[in-house]
Amino acid sequence: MARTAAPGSRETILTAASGLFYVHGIRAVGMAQVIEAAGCGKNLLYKHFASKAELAAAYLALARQERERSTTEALRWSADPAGRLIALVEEIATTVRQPGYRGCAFRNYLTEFPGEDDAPARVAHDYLRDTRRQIADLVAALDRAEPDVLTDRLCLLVDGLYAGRPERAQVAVDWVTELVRPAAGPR
Amino acid sequence: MARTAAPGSRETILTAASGLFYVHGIRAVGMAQVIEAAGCGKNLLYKHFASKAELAAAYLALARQERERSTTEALRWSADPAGRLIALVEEIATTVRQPGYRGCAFRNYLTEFPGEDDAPARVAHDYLRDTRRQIADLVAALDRAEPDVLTDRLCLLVDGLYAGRPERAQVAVDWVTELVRPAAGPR
DNA sequence: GTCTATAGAAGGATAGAC
DNA sequence: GTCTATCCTTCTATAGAC
Repeated sequence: MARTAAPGSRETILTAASGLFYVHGIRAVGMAQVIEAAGCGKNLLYKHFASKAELAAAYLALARQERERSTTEALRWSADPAGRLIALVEEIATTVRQPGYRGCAFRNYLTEFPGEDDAPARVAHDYLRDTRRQIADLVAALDRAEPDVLTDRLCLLVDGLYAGRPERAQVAVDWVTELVRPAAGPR
Repeated sequence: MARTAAPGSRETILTAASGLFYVHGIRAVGMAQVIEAAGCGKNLLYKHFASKAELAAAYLALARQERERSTTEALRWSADPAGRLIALVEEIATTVRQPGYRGCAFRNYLTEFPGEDDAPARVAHDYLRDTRRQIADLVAALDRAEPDVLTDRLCLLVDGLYAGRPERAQVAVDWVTELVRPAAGPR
C-alpha cells in the first residue's frame, strides 16, 4: 500500500501563512517564506492551494471563522438587541486591545489589493457586508425611530474602532452603550 | 554645452507617481510604471528620488500639502470651535464622496507597510498625530466637560469616515453637528 | 512497486537600482 | 539599457512510508 497522506498538513500550512500574512501583509510575504515557516515542500503547498490568491482566500476564510466564533460566543449571554449590540462592540474592542493587533484582516486585504475582484476580495466583501447587516438587524430589533441613522452611526463607530488605536476601544464601548441604552443612567 | 535640466521634471514625476500610488497602492506600482507614466528616463527619476521609499515619502508629503490646503480653506469661514469642527468633518466628507476616493493615503501606507519605520512611515505618522491634535485643540477650545472623551469620539468618527463608504459621509457630518452643538435644534 | 513528501533547479516575469 | 535580485510557479530528482 502507498504511504498515507500526512493529516493536517493543510492546516499547518494555512496556520503558518495566516500568521505571516496578518503580521506583515500579504504582498510582503513570499511563498518561499510560507513554505519555510510551514516546514513543508513546495509541491505540498501547491497541492493544497493552487495559487497565492487561493491561499490568501483560505487565510481570510479562516479569519472569518475565528471572528464568527468569537462573535457568537460574545453574543451568547445577551438576549436583548441592545445588550447584543454592546456585546458585539465589546468583542471588537477586546480584539483591538490584543497585543499583536494589526487591523482588520479583511479591510487590510482590500487596502492591499484595491479594485481587485478575485476570491479573497469576495471573502472580504462578503464578511463586511454580513457584519454590517448583522448590525442593521439588531438595530431593527431595537424598534426605534430612524433605524437607518443609528445603523450608519454604529457602522461608522465600528469602522473607526477597527482602524484606531487600542486606547480608544473603551470609548467606543461606552459610546455604543450610551447610544443603544439612552436612559441607562450615569455613564 | 550640457543640456539644462527640464524645469518641473520633479513635479511631473511626482504627480504621475502620486496618481498611480493612490489608485493601485504603492506596492503594486513598479518604478517602470512610474517612468512610463511620467514619460521620462530612468536616470532622471533616480536623480530626483534616490529610491522608491523616497518617492513614496514625497508622495505622502505632497498628499499632506493638499490635505492641509483643503482643510485651511474649509476652516476659513468658521470662527468658533464648534463651527470649525463641523467644517473639518465636512471637508473630509467631501473628500470621501469624490469619485476616485480610495481611502486615506496615510492610513493606506501604514497598512501596506506595517511596522516599517522609514521616511514615508514618519510622514504618515506625523500627519495622523497632527490632525488628531488639531481635533483635540478645537475640542479644548469648546470649553466642555470631559474634553478627552469628546476628542476620542471625534477621532473615532473621523477614522470611521475615512474607512467607510461615501454613503455614510452625511451621517458623519450630522453626527458631529449634534455632538458639538448639542442644543442646535432639530436635525 | 507505489504513493507522498522534500529539496532544489529552472522558467518567465518583474522588481528596484545604476 | 543593464544588472542583480526576487517574485510565483512548475518540473525534476530523491528519500521515505506503506
